[in-house]
Amino acid sequence: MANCMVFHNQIASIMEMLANSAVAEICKLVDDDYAVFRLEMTQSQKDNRGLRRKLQLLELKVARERAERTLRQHVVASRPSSVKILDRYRGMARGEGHLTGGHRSFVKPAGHNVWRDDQPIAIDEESGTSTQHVIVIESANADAAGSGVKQERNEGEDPRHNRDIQTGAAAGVASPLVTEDLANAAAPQARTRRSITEVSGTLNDALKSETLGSDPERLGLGPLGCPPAPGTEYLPVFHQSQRTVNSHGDGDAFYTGIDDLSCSYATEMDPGHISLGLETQTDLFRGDWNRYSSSVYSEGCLDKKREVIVVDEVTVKVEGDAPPTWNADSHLGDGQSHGRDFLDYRGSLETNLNVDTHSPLHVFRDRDPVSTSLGPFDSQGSVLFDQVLNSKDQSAKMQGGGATSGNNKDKPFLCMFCNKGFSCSQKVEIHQRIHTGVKPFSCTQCHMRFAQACNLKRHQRVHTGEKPYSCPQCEKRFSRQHQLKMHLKAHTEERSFTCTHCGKSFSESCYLRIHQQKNHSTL
DNA sequence: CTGGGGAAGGGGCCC
DNA sequence: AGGGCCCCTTCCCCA
Repeated sequence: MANCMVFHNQIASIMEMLANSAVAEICKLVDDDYAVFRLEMTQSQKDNRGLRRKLQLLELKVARERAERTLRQHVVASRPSSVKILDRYRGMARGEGHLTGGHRSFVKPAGHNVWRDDQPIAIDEESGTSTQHVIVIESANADAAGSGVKQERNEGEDPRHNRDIQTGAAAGVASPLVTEDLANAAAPQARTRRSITEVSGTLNDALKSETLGSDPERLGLGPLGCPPAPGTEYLPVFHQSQRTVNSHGDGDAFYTGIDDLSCSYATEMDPGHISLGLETQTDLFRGDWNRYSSSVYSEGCLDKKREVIVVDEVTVKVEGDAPPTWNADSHLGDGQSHGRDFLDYRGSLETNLNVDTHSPLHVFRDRDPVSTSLGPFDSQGSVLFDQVLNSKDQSAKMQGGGATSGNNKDKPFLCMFCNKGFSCSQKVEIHQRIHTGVKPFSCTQCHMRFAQACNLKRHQRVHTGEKPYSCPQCEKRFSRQHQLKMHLKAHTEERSFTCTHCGKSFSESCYLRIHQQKNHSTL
């Protein structure tokens, strides 16, 4: 028995030894594999670094070649491409361009929204010399964008003209002025170095924003962030043509503070009482759109020295090449009778002074309630804005509008969005609501909103059940004359809309269209 | 077909 | 007389 126990213990010890040796063997194998793996990883990382370095070199080479190529084109051209920005700006001011054509972005100073005289809109050339201007690509931004950081500093360049251009994917645009002086990219952004953010396409396409590194006072801003009125005539003004009244009555809604008054679409967003998105703060430039329209459009043409860019409820005046200043215009308390319908509406219908909460302007405000640096013209906001413009403009064109339509002497008042002409400023004001989504007239019973007072009035028949138009033949009643008219057509079997494919007749064009879509859509 | 919204043109009224 | 404003009407479109 004892021998058996001893034998058993010996077997157990042998088993333990074997197990230990096996574990040790396994650990050794794992360690060896791990070492090999680490070695391979290190090697791969080295390879990656080498490839990355090669890629950077290739990028630099490509950029340099592109820069040289562009520079050659630049020199060949009598006018530098950068001047096009100015020209376009002027063109837009004259209505030659419009905001729906893909160039609807203005260079909007984001910080204090002011351009200075020494701050040309475009990367302009001076005295015909080819590349006197310096484009400094902000290194941080460029790094973030993943694009190569390229910079050139020309000798003798006025540092005030330095500017930062974040070119994003289209860095090649600035290539003519590109060097590899990375050290300069970290230069302090003092003085008037500024950034021009190019959102998409070329630099000429969309200069979306510009930030200033200067304080507003030095830039000539007034205490409210606006340039002083004297000597700054025809400063561009963000303008709300609607006479809006702060419905809250406490006067706190539309003032966003001194720090950033310009271009402020930002107001409070009271869900229950959303105020119009374009109310603004300062009264320095109260000149409203109608006034501008009268003073400018009625003259038949724009003074070459004073040009106006009107962006819907926003009026921008550009004095020659002088830098525009972006400001908001307040009409709070404006005693003029513009927008009387709006006020009448308030008095009679006790409705909200609201715009559609889905208005793009509200989108902007929601995104940036303080409306500081970029406001509605930041990159994303611009996209939204553009989308709205496109959709609205398409609608306008469907309605027979569209750019340059009706732009004649009989219709001197032009929509700044689609350039459509109207006979009076009131019409333009109403029309432009389709671009801005401003709907000042809302129903008290269902909270629907309308851009036109008459449409609200018509709508309210839905609630009142008023049907003043009755059919003399069947006593059927209608709320609209047109409905009765169509109904009478049904009585008289008047079918003047005939399908050209099958000969079937319809009383209305829409029926014919539906019929053709259903039955002849393949034709 | 009916109901209803969007948008624009035209005319009248008032200042 | 002219401009601003309001209202009506009309057309287009959609559901």
